[in-house]
Amino acid sequence: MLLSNSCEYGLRALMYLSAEEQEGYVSLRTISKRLDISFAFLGKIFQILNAVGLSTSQRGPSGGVALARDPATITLYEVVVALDGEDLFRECVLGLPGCGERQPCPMHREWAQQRDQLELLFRRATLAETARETREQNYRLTTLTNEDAPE
Amino acid sequence: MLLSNSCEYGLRALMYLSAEEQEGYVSLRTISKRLDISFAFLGKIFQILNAVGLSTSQRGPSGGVALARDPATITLYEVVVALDGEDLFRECVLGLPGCGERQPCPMHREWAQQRDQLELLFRRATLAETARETREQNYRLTTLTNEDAPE
DNA sequence: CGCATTTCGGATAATGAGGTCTTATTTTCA
DNA sequence: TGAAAATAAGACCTCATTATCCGAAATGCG
Repeated sequence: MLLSNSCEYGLRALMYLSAEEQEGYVSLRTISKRLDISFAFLGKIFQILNAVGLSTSQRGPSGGVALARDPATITLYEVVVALDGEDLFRECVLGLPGCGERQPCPMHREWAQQRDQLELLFRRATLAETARETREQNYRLTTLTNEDAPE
Repeated sequence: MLLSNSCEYGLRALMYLSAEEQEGYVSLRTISKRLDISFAFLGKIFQILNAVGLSTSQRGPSGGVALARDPATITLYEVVVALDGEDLFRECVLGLPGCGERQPCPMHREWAQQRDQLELLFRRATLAETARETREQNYRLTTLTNEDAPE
């Protein structure tokens, strides 16, 4: 698996927040229901996202979570690193510590190139751009296969 | 992590076997020592590799494991699929089941392209080619950082 | 104030990957 | 035939991730 469950959940949740373009806070309960992610686990994930300053939260009625910064400035790379660390974009594909130009493993050159492209993919993508495309193209963030008609 | 520990170990072990170009069988003990991989765990991994027909084994003195086929016909892709399955090359980066052209997630198009490149990287590389480069360029398969002088 | 709503945070459980240990089985060779 | 060498295979342990549960703390509102 490329990304951990936590990271997949976190990305989807922030994309959802961004695509909603709703003023104020969105409750974890709402996100949990809409994206079919465990409520309690989502709480844990947002504790991390809050801690690194990607989101903020508000307790009490009409509380919830919200993006802490302009979504145009938040890259998916930031989110991945916050939740999974940067190993994916740094480590040897064979797990050899210290693998690099000086002491390369057999896959180093090709993997390093692939790794950089992967990093670029996540660095280029912002929450704002992702949200725009999601709204325009009706991309889905949920696990449901039927069209989710607004009630 | 892109590949599981098992998969990293399996790839390194098969690359080692191929690069050794030794007639007959190589004992797990030898591979374990040379690559600094747990002996018992390596045994488990070769049970899988034997089962799928990538390697064969022989018990008793002068026994061990060996490649079951011409290394020029064994791709790294085969090894990865045997040990980690093909999810990495098939699944949605956000973990959404059924994500595809029909019901894409926001990252689908870019990820699908990246995923295909990744698959190609592993499909193009054969054990024979990897072994040749490893011998010629003195690539390393071990975790040690000092040059391993032949005794 | 008092109550409902909501996140916070610690404790706890479940799961699977990673790793170890032990015994059985096969093979070679003296 | 017996001992040694080697893989096979099942049982078991460990740990991080994933997930759940519950009480505490904060917030808004009548």
